Amino acid sequence: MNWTDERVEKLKKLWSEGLSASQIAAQLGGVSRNAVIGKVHRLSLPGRAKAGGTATAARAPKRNTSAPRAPNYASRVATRTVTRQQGATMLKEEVEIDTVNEIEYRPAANVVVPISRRLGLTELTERTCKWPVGDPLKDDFHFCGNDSPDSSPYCTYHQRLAYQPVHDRRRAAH
DNA sequence: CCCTGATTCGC
DNA sequence: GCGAATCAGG
Repeated sequence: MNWTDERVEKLKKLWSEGLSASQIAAQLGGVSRNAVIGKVHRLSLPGRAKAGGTATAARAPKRNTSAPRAPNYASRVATRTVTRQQGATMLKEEVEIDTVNEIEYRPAANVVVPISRRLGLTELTERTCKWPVGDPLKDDFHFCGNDSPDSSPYCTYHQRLAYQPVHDRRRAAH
């Protein structure tokens, strides 16, 4: 696998978005995380603020609040990215929207919604959240990817959504 | 043990 | 230029 202009551009983009080297490697395919890191250095791209720091901290930067996301599963469910201040950090959250009934399923105010790690399919492991985000037919489709404790398929936040019946959610919203 | 980026150096 | 091996760390 060689570094075509296209792949270099994608590398730059994902690196600037704060994805980790291994995440970028998996999304590019055909390269190791070492290869990604090596390329980053050769391109003289800015390194991470703190070596070995959590990807979350490096990724937390200022985000625009508006800009609704592209529709999700074409018809019924969409997600919208919004930001919220939580202590010193900005959280980016995917808010679900029922496009038919125009209901927004917002997390409770006291719930800390983790920033998605945006993992690709090949990056998922036994302990990463497999909650899908976005349109599977589009390039930015990814999975939540945050830690899923006790071998659950979802992180603690998405567990709540996953096992909550739709009609209950709607009733709660009304 | 899971993960992170940084560096070195043979290729 | 490339990236595996290694280092240093959370």
